[in-house]
Amino acid sequence: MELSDRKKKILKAIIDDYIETAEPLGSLTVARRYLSDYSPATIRNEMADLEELGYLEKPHTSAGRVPSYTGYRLYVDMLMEKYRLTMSEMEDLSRRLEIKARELDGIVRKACSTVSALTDYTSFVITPQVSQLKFKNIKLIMIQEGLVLIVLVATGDMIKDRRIKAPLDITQEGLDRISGVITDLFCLKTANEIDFESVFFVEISKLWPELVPCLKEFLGEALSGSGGDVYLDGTANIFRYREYQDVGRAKSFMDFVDDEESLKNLVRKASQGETICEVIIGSETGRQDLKDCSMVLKSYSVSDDSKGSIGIIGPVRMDYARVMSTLEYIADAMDTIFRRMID
Amino acid sequence: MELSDRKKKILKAIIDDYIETAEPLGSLTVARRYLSDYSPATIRNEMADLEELGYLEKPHTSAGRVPSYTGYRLYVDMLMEKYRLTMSEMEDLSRRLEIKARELDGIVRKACSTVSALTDYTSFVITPQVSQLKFKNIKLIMIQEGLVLIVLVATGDMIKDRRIKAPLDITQEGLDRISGVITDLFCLKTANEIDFESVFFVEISKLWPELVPCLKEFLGEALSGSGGDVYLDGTANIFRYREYQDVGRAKSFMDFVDDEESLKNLVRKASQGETICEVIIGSETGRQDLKDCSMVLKSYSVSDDSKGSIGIIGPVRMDYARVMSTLEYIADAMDTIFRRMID
DNA sequence: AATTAGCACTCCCTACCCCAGAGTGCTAAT
DNA sequence: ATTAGCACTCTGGGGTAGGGAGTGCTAATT
Repeated sequence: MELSDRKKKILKAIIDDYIETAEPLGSLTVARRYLSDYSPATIRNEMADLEELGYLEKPHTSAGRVPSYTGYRLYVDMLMEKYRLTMSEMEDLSRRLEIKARELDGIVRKACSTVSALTDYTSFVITPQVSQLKFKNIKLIMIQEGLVLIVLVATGDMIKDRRIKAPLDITQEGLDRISGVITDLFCLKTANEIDFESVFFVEISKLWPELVPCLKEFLGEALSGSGGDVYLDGTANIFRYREYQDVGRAKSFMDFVDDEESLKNLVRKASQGETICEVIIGSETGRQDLKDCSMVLKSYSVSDDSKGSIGIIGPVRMDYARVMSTLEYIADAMDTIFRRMID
Repeated sequence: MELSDRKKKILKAIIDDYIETAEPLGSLTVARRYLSDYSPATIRNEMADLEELGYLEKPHTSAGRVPSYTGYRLYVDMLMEKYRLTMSEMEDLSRRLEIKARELDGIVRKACSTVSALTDYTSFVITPQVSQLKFKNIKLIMIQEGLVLIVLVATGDMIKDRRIKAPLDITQEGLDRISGVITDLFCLKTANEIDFESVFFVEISKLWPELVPCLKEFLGEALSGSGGDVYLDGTANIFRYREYQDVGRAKSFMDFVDDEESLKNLVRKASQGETICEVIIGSETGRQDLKDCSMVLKSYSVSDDSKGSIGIIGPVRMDYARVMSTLEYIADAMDTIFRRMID
């Protein structure tokens, strides 16, 4: 059933206002503040209808009305005006995101802190998770007499390293030869396709017995996948909002956010959409302890095949429009930064 | 002035109890619960003295007494019994700390989460900060046609990397030669001792013009130092304690903990001691917003010259004995893990 | 038929008060 | 030097009253 225009206007007004003030709205206030064309009584009747339809709720008999989760859902999907970042906001954002260090880690942290600073909510980033990497290249580097660093490059240009003792008589040239052969042998193989039985390794083991077992272990671990790291920022922001003046709620929020695994699970379950922001409102999270929270997620790509998520989590009464455009802008900025990194 | 034995006993009893219950203690309770040899009246008199001396405080006229900061200080320095981890606690701890991935990052995260899980306070780790690194070794690795990965090893065996486009006709052997020469030229130099004017670079620039400027920038950044990363865990633990049922306090705690810089500053200022735990009680932090918190810090070493800090932060009423021995044990465990990593 | 005015009713929130309980400090007795 | 006795103080919880905001219903108006 389609809502009348007037109902939509009223619902939008209530949600807009509630997002700002966290105060239940009465018919009088709505009329005065937003819709002076209609009398309070008219609005009162409409509000009763909207409650009937499940878009509004009454905290108690004689309070005003408050949006319900379905109300917010309708709002996000249809009612809300898309927020456009102003010029100065975009500049501010770009300035904050300017990174000197060109490390993935640093960029991600910065993006995270930028989002929380700009939205005043708690932000998080989850780095792309890769479950099975392929071998790309290996390099043995002499870092001092008898000590060698093994550097592995895997698909997605992930870098892993490990130290190992080496025979004293080995030279960098020798290491380079070994590196070359291993790279040729293993190129583009996964951990369990790798085979250490060739003649080459038998030979090597005579000169340098530690190498093969160490390599075996290292490659096994390094190629088994990684990522899925969680970064958080602005957890204290939750206290800005009335609904979390209550210690119990604040605690359950913190408990959730503190636990990387549960956050990762939730995000993984939710983030299907590619281009647009995912919005999860209140109990849509499916978790009892998060029924007072909403999340907004956006995915970003480090490379074609590896995607991470950036998002915010805050009260259900959230400035969705603003958050969504901020996240879209940031994710876009991250995408271009990462693309440039490969250039 | 030296306290009498009886005064010490009473003070210790009060602090021990207060740490557990967070409830002001009256003379009657002290007598009944800890010191039935003396009558409440005697204890009352002694408590009045202890208040006079500044070790106890009264929240109000007719409440019991509560330890003051100087009281806690005395307790930590002289009164408290050193806590010894039980066998099963040590086992639990070692089990949690068992790491599959042998990456610095992973170990540190794990140590952090272990501490907060075991102490029920908020824990943090700050990785060693190195302000000026020296060049040790460089290696150019072909990761695909026309794309090269530069891997730098610096003092402390820090690894940094960057991608760069390369001429299509270059081979891995060519890269190995270049790597060798650069390593010889720059070995053990700092960023500003490095000189790109030699004939070698002039020659190289003809074949591969992007390399020199890219290297310049990369080495500049990579050798300028790094570390000082902050990891946090168990922030939600603060809600376990009565004194943080108050939203205002919880907020200022979170605000502090959220801000990596302020945490780093405070830790840097405090952590001088090498062998033993540093304890900072209440206003000793010198920050108004942290006057209800205490910190305990312990340093750990990744290598001889680079030390990080691990610690916890919680209410002033903290189980110092337990926290200190946990931290000492963990720091010790980390030291041996890192030592083994080099072996 | 849709809108509006009027009005009685409901419920929360705050302020206020009162009192029991716990602990103190002082004095006098042991 | 220690202890018993006692009057005094202060907090925190429970109970209560009244103002305020908002509702739903009915009747009047457009």
